[in-house]
Amino acid sequence: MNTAPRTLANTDCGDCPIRYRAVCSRCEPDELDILDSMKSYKTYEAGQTICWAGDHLQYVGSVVEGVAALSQTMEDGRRQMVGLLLPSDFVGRPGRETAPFDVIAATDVTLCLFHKTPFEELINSTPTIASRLLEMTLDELDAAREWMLLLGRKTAREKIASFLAIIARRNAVLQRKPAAGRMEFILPLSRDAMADYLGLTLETVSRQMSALKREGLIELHGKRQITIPDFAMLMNETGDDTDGGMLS
Amino acid sequence: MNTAPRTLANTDCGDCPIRYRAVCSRCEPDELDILDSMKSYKTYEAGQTICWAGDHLQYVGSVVEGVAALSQTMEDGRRQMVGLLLPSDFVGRPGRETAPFDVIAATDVTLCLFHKTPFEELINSTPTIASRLLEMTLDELDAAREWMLLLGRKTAREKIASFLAIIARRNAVLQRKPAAGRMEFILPLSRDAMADYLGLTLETVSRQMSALKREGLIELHGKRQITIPDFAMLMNETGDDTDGGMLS
DNA sequence: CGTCGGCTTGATTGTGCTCAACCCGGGTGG
DNA sequence: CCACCCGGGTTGAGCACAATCAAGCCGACG
Repeated sequence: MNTAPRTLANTDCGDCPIRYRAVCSRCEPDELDILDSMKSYKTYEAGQTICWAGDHLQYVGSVVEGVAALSQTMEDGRRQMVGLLLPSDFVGRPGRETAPFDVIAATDVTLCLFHKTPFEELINSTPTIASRLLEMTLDELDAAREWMLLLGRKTAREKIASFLAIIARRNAVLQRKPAAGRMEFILPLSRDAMADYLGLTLETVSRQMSALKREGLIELHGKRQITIPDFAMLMNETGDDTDGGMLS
Repeated sequence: MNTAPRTLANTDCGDCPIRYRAVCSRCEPDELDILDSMKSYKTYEAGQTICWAGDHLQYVGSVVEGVAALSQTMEDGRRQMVGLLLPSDFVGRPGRETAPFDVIAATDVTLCLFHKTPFEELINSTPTIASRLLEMTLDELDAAREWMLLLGRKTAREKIASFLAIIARRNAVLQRKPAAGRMEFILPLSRDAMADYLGLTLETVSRQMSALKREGLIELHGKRQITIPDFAMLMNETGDDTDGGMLS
């Protein structure tokens, strides 16, 4: 038995916090053994660039802890985030030689990495992994399309409210709580990164956050700690259907 | 031998115009036989709704001819296109019960359809189809992310120029011509649909089209027929890297 | 001939951007 | 210990670009 302090560097796949959602979630024990022998962990500090658009890809993998962002930059410096990678999300592209977008650590991030080529071979021989990857990619495509509605048609206020709702809801899922009533969480993004996510300037983000605070729709403790007194009230400001998934 | 006039309704998969790009592009003859026996063609007129968001999905398939659009509508009527489906693109979602978005025929459209359940089974037993579908989905995700940069950060002028460049380039691929120099094509979308694509109003679309025409970057013959005298000049207005994929 | 839909053009408004000053908390060095 | 700086954030004033409201054009079609 290993009595050393448990770090991610020696976590068994069976104990992995993202085991139930990641690309390996439908693997049988024997398949998991293969992945276990291929994997390595790597951590990045907040703000570090994990890879640049155009880089040759050697690895693919999953986000285990923390938040990473996919971003695109124009020559004149305008920047748009095009993907937000949360724990269990897949990073990299089997079948592509070079990265299409920058990947940046928004918070401290831990990745579970596989060499690309062996992983590609594994996909071809392991339908459980291939089908899970397809499912995850389709989910990401749906999310990207929701995001397009936000970018193309929502007002600054609606964008901020939508973003807060997304983060709050995701946080609730992780904590196995309902997304309703009073909710608290830590923003994983700076004002600047929020602006890149939402297609706004950081000044507009700041102003709209202040406005929501002034109106009592959110409470701010420090700069990152958020409380939503009433989730339904916030949802009213997102512009989305409120009656999407009624339960009771 | 069937001597009736050849219509799509009895086209053999081997003669299919999208054979080389569609989800079936890597199928062996025996796999193709299976698909051949499962498929049916259906046509829709321009403007018709192919399916509504929330509808139960019975079919999946490919666009054979014409152009379809995925759209999302907010309660107050704001609308954003979130996908543009061109010949060979895949329609529908294996593994989802209901459609997440409206699908609308932008022009007259012909689809090659398969019942969803048998197709899902086919995916699980046919890695050629599964891997091609994953590849296509990843390509679509990349396209969606380019689109997000356009929606979030580009000016109206850049949006229009980018859209024209996308359509021109796609058209060139279909005609196996280089995307350079003088190019001509028919716009597949109305001004209104362009506005939905680009996150603009139709007035702004119209104004920017007029501006590009006035400056000689495009020529308009009627409302839909476009000539680009010099593709490189138009590319300069898109805001994108001009030196992305140099050939010579 | 009149009407209708798709499109263009004009005048005005308003939202979010730009430029700029300032705040606040934390870390550093004299 | 205080002065200073630095990065991230907030707030303000003015402006510009695209939205809105409105009128008119053009070609198709009855």
